[in-house]
Amino acid sequence: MRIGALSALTGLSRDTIRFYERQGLIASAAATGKANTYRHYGDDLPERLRMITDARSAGMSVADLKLLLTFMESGDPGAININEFLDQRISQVEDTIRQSRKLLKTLKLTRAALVVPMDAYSEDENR
Amino acid sequence: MRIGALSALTGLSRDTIRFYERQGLIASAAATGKANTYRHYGDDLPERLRMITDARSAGMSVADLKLLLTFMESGDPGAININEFLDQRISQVEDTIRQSRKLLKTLKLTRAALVVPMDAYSEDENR
DNA sequence: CAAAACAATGGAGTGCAGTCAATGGTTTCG
DNA sequence: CGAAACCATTGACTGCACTCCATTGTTTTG
Repeated sequence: MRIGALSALTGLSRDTIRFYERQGLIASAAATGKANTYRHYGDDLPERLRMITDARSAGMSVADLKLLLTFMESGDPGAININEFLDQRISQVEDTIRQSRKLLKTLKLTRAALVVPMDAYSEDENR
Repeated sequence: MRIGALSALTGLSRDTIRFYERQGLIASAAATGKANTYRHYGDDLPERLRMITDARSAGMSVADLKLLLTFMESGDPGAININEFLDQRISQVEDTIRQSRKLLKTLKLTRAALVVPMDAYSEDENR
């Protein structure tokens, strides 16, 4: 598929997709048959981009994501210590989860303190 | 306490603390008695800053954090719809948790696939 | 009290992750 | 075919969240 379709499927802008490609998170093939100018993406790209956006919103940087994806595909750790790298990412994500839960608790308490008075108010209004 | 002590307690740089103060996330009092120039922070500030860093690493922006903290203190929703605001923040954090868990699974699987061959390798080396 | 340590301010600079705009090709469709 | 829709590239630009620097003032301490 071409970039517009992929953009529609994933909700990412064309620019963001091209940006991820420049950063090496995804790859495209030159379209065959036609003039060699449009990017062509395989059917696995939507899923791959969903994995990327998940990882991004879990706090993983584009650079780290590239290391991870490269390794997941080639099995080649490149210049880094892959065990150490993975362990660090894992505890980083575990921290994110821990801290998100704490924040969630605070947000829900704050919201709960709000529900009762607001309900009472709207009941008043309907009387 | 002064900014240096607070910095040591929280692990945040002085600059970051002053930045958060400029953004209205925290407040300081002018020191009493001495020349009116150093910030003085109350004993609740370490805890407050820990809450702030938690929220930050859960993906909440400084601007949103300011809205939240202001409301939590004054009970005044200001110009925003506080119910809607809280609901949006809550589902945003829930998303972060969901996506973090997905990423965590991927990371752990990747790491698990690594453990066995590496163990075998180090056993080889010790033989 | 002098030096060292600490702090304030203002403003410039950095890194990250996109986002936008201009210009010019390519496809598709009525 | 020709207009509309789609795509490419380059490079500048933006917003966020800090971070650094230079200068100047304050406190602490040996």
